[in-house]
Amino acid sequence: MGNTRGVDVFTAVADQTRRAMLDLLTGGERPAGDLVAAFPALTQPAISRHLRVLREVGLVDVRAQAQRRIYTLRAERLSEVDAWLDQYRQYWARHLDAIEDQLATTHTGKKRSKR
Amino acid sequence: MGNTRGVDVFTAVADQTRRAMLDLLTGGERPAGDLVAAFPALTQPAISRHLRVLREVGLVDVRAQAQRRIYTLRAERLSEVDAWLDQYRQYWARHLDAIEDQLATTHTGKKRSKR
DNA sequence: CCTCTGTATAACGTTGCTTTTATATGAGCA
DNA sequence: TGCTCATATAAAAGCAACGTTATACAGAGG
Repeated sequence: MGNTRGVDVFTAVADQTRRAMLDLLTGGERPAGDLVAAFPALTQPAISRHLRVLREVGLVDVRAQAQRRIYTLRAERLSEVDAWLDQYRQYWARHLDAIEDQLATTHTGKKRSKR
Repeated sequence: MGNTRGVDVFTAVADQTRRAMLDLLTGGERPAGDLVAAFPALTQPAISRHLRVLREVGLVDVRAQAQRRIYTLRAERLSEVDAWLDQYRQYWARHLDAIEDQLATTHTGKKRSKR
């Protein structure tokens, strides 16, 4: 499930450029060249390396079309991050509830019903 | 909202040790010493530094109690990651749908209704 | 074949994170 | 006041990540 000797999803997604690349791929599959063009601040090899990381971690798929490499988003891999977040969701929800309670109390003098 | 000169939430959470520390804090607030004890492979200063990162990024709160520093989880900060994931949720959901369709077709010879 | 295009890989330098050892700070207590 | 406990900070070492330049490689087309 994870990966042997490589980056994990969390690390892959920690890089801002890689996040931006994934964001771009939500618009549909793209040849590597498009990605390179989308980041003028970086060189082609730099992008190629980021693509490798994303590939190795399973966040994108590649398919060859002539000399082009078409990259596709594989968002399912992000569900691992989502799963980890799950155990925390209740905590920030609880906190938001507290804030809502606070606001409700302040504005109406009444307390919200529980849960 | 982010942070001036420091790590962002994604980077903070990219480290496995820090994720484990947060996981521990879901069990309730803990003095720094407990965290140190929980990671025998690391030294006290190492944990202290990780705590600093988590503090700076707003994922934990500290409160002094005598010489102890009590750390509390601040999960709300993780909603930033959650928000980013939002734009991808539909994609992996779509993919899961496709798998379900596949299963349904295989098992019943019928196709699921759309959406 | 030869060359051009598109992309990946190699080698290398730099920067920055993580960890360690050593030390400082600060509260409680004899 | 002096000592101990809990934790933070400083300084330095090790190493891995990211970027760059240079080069390899594979497919298309003349």
